[in-house]
This record gives sequence, structure tokens and C-alpha cells, in this order.
Amino acid sequence: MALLTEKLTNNQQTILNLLEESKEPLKAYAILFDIQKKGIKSPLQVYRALDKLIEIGKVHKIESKNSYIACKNSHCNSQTSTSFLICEICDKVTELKKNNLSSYFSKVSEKSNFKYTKHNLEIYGECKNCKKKI
Amino acid sequence: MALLTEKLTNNQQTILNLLEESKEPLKAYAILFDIQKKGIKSPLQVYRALDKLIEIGKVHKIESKNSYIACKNSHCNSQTSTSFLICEICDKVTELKKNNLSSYFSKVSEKSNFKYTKHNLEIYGECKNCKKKI
DNA sequence: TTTGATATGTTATATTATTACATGTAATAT
DNA sequence: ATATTACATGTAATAATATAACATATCAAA
Repeated sequence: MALLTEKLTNNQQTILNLLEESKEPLKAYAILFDIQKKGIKSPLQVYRALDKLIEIGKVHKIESKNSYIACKNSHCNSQTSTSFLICEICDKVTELKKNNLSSYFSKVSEKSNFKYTKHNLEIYGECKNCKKKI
Repeated sequence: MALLTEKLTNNQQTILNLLEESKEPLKAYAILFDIQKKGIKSPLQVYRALDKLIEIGKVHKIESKNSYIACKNSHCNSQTSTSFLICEICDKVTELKKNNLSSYFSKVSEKSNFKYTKHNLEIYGECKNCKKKI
């Protein structure tokens, strides 16, 4: 747990705040654009902060969208594994939490004689709001 | 099934052959480099062929690696969904087939009032060969 | 044999991410 | 208090991944 309570640097905190306030995942250069007023000028500053935030589990990357999202799960047990529901209509992304996907994947992997460590899962479909409207 | 038996164009076939012969997933520019001798000169030609091959289910993209892999499953029922086991040690990638992951994810999604359409799953760990060596 | 759909070729450019290197900062050990 | 250590920053340049725009070609179906 030590990692999770570690103090963040200015750049890291600025970027985490932005992601936490955002209703949707943000791309690295969108982040850069948004915070140039706060003194962050180069892509590298953004990527470095993101790397650290990902490492400590505060932020996840959505691989298929090259986007980054703050982890709303205060006791996120998946600092490495991620599972998302992604709406194909409105692009809303929600993180699946408190599920037993890891143990399920662990079993599935074993059948192929593969030792599970972590996973990324991206499920596409229609969120509850968009389902209604159709 | 019509799509799966559709005739491929030269570029598409060239790139599919390369991917099928490859022991590992390939990146777009690696493909480009490999086939320049065969007349394909620009990234766009590669990406267009890949798009088509992905559309018909002959090739899958591994999102977290920006890499492309031929589908070895001759009757691939996942033209859109993909599930991979990725070895963190040797980088070997195998596709999970004939599993009921889709129906499982469908149920998991329903619990969040989300209508499942498709998924990408990337499981990281140790393949059977690398497990032995440790 | 024109039409419509799809594929190609080519150039340029957009988007995403990293390398390399100099400098700064803050905690700890001497 | 200062040298050492480990990170964090700043900056410029560039690498890696992917798409836009537009002209031309192919080829099957009406």
C-alpha cells in the first residue's frame, strides 16, 4: 500500500487532477494541450508523469484507444491488470471493479499451460444510457 | 462465411503470407520493410491491407503491442473479438480459441447493464517453455 | 460499355511516444 | 554543512505509428 499513498510531484498531481475531473479518457497530447497554461510544455513531461501514475495504479491506459483514465477505485487492487467497458456509441468508459476476472483468467491460462500474471480486457458494446435510446 | 473465402488482392495476400510465416506478431513498419522487394512501398499500402485482413478475420491486432498476427484458427469465429496469451519473457503470442469467453463477458457486462458486442483480451504471463526454464 | 465499388500508388502530414543530455531538487550519510 | 544518491525536470530532437488527400486503376455487375 505504500506506493498508493506516496506523495506526487507537481507534474504528476496536475495531470492526475485533470484526468480525475475528466468525464472521459484523455489522450496524451490532449492532456498536454490542456495544461500548457500550468507550465508543462513538452510531451515528455506528460508521458513521464503518466508512466509514474500508471506504475502506482492511479491511472490506467486504454490500449486500443491510446488514452488514459484515472482509476476511480480508491483501493484499486489492479495496479497492473485492467478491465474496461467501452461504449461504441458515446465512447464512455467504465472500469470493471471488484470482480474475479483475474482468477478466472488464471484458470483459463492454466489450461494452455500458461502462468497468468496480469491482463488487459477491453469490452466493447452499448452502455446503459445508449441502450435506452435505440 | 462468404467473407472468409473472399479472394484476396495481391497486397493483401503478400502481407498475409508474411504474417502466416512469421513466428511472432509483426509491426506495420516491419512488414513494410520485409516486403519492399515485392513492390509495396508505402505505409498506407500496408495499413490498408491490414485493415482488410482484420475486417475479414484473417489477421488480428494486438493493441498493447501495436502488432499484427495471422489468425491460425481456420474457422475463426472471432472476426472481431480477440483473446491472447502473451509471454512476458520470450514475447511469444498465442491466440485463445474455442473458448466461451464471449458468453462469459456477456454475462459480466450485463451486471453493469452494458450490452456486450465484442472484446479484446490480452493476458500476460509465462508460456510453458519459459516456465520450465525458471 | 458505362457505372459503381473497391483497390492502388504517391506524397504529405498527423499522431503517439522515446532518446539523449543537461540541470534541478530533496532526502540521507559523512 | 556538504557530498552523495536517487529521482524528477526541462528542452530539443527524433523515432515510431497511423491517416488524409487525391489521382488513377481494376473489375464485376447492370
